Amino acid sequence: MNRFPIKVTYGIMATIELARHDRSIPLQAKAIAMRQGIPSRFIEQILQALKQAGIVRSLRGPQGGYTLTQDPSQISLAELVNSMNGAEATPSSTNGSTDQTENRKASNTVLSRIWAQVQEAEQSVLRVISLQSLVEQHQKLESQHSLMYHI
Amino acid sequence: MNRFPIKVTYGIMATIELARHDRSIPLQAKAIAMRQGIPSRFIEQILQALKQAGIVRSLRGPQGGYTLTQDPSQISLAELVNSMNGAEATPSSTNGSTDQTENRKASNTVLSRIWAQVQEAEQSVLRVISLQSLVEQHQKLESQHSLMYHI
DNA sequence: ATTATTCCTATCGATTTAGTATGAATTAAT
DNA sequence: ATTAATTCATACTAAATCGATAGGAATAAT
Repeated sequence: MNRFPIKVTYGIMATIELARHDRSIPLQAKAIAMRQGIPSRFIEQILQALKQAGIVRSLRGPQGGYTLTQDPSQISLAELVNSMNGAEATPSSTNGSTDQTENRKASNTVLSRIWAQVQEAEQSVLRVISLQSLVEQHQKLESQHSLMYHI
Repeated sequence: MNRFPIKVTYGIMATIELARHDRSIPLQAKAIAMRQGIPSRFIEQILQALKQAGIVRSLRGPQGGYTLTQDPSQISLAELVNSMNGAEATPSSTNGSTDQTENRKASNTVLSRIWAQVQEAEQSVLRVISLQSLVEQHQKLESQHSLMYHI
């Protein structure tokens, strides 16, 4: 089961569509939404995030749409995932009351270190997976599945 | 920053307290809550999850409380984290409507595989960290901090 | 019997997630 | 120039999840 946040999921789906599409011709948000079964107004928002991260560029007006800025082999999953999580506002630390006991402070430090290790492990998995490889897997699955109906 | 769910965070804190405590004498939920600054009714729930997972045993009534079932060196962080996430009800697949396009099915499969890799990376980090090592780090941090006030 | 504790289950408020809605800005095509 | 197709910006909303709190039943030491 895929438990990435839906924004991440949709964002990756969108880039897969863009990678499969002629890179010299913009692909519209609506077309992406249709092909992957995503609400089209929602995918627009996600494409904005991808644009902010420099992963796609956009063209307005009729015949407008989105294109990848780089070759799919140069785009790592880490970039994709981070660009869609990254919109997290800094907690702003409105609560400056850091009046924790020494005991609890120590626990927090220990937990933060472990969290960092977990994060790094995740990133190192995502860094070595390219959008290109996702597209290849995707193609393979589609052709396998279409074969099933010909037996 | 530690971004484990608070249940996981508190659960680990609780087991650190239990590991630091004489293992032949039960430690009360209230005492754990006090020492780590956790709402005591909340830590009770979390201790239930740890009990279900077989990580702690409990004793009711006066002088009751919780003890670890194993030596801290035998308890991995993976066990702890999983026991507190594991309460996830199966989505029961009430929605049998799996009327997705082939395209989308392929995307879902690709994404699920990656998710599995990410999960495995996380688990492999957590499996090699023992509760014992957490306690040691915790002790070290406390003594370092207390030294700071003597300079 | 009394009291201290765990255990069970329900409820609740706040936050986050997932999605809609409205409309302005931009631009290609006519 | 006008129109139509598109992105862009912002606000709103419904539902789920998170982080607790609440009430009381069960158990056991004294």
